[in-house]
Amino acid sequence: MLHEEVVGRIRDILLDGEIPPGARIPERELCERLDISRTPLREALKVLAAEGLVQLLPHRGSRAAKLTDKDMRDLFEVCQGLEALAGELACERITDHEIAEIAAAHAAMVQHYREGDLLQYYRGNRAIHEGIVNAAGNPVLSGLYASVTARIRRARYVTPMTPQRWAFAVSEHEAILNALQRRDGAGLSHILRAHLRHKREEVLQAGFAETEASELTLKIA
Amino acid sequence: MLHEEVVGRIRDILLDGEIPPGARIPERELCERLDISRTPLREALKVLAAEGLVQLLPHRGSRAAKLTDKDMRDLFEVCQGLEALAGELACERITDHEIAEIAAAHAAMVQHYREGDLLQYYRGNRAIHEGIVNAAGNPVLSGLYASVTARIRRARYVTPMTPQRWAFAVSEHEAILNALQRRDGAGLSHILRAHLRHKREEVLQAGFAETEASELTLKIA
DNA sequence: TGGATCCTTTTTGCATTCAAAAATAGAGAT
DNA sequence: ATCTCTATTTTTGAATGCAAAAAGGATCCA
Repeated sequence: MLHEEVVGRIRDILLDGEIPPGARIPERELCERLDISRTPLREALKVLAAEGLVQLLPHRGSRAAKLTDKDMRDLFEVCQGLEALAGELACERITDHEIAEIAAAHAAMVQHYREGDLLQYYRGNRAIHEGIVNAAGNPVLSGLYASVTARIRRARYVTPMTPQRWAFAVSEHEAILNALQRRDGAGLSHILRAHLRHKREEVLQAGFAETEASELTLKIA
Repeated sequence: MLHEEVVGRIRDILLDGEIPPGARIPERELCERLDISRTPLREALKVLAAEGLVQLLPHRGSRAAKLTDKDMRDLFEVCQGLEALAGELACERITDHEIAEIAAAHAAMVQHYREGDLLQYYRGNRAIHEGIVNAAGNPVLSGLYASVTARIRRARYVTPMTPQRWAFAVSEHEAILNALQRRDGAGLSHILRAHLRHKREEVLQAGFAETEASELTLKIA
């Protein structure tokens, strides 16, 4: 197994919440599961720590990073900035073909919305945002965006979705697609910012605070 | 020596150009020099590869990453976006004390400009930009900014500086400080964007292309 | 019963080792 | 001499081994 694949596998395990935030990462178990020795596993953990998904405690091993409300706010703030930038650049550079692809993804997402399939909706949602970012034609930007969104992903999916919010989000996406089709960079940038600000408020309002079991115990006691 | 320190030391070696872009990274030598074994060294290299400073070639070791003109453009583009965002946020959050600190750094930088001390000027320049970014109060943003600027750093310092360009850059910095003092987020954001756009043009115009010795040889032959 | 101290076990971090892959050098053929 | 094929050396990537540190218990005392 290649180094990047190991990193990817562990990243998925963390993002799926299989190892909950704050929990210790069991080196031995992961080694057995991925059928690798500790050396490549630890290399991957250091990389993930640099990405902010893993917290390394000297002589105390590694834990799945725990996000505070502040962390979440910061991540959304940066994400807004990156998407806004991507929106502007995408409007300058996007091809008709790419627009068509995003329009198709949008249509599919709306269909999932109508069917009430939240999981598929989120998947489509993500494809659209990623599509826009990639249409900016800037791999550095795409990379940073991927790293930032990875860290917020769990929160996005966990936050409860009300019918009103959902309908509004879809209407925002209509506006996003529209601005993109008109290649209105400033407009797209503005809508994306608002869209993410709304999402952030949802997430924070839902009281997203990744608290660890042991800490909870401590606070109660 | 702590893991982060190893990463830092190697990063410095790369940024100082001690291992030139494209050159193989001599594991054995670095091990001896840092007095560590290959295990922690390789962990650090994987982290730096994730940061984009090192290129890993399967079964062929690691090389100092080489930046193409496109890479440089992309990095500047993202850097612009990050600084613009930071400028807006900083204006909302910066304290009088922080403004005073940046004003002091600015004064010092202008003094270095008058003295014609380019190195010290760059140092002050960097302190100002970092000060603004940090004043945004968003560690995620600061982290991404640090990572992006690290990769451009060498180019910035290598590019020749004409008296005209230098004078203009200083005047831009006057405007930057002014906007910050007025807490004019939109204005600051706009000036920072222009400032970086100019810098990028300088760098790219200077024909910054990190070409490897062996490649040169190949091209000549 | 509660708590402090010491000892055992486990885990961590790094050095070392080992097999496989790549680079290098050398011999032979043209 | 140059090219090619093979044998040797070097380097890489990963597993194992080892010392130090931390966690987990047991014992002793109040």
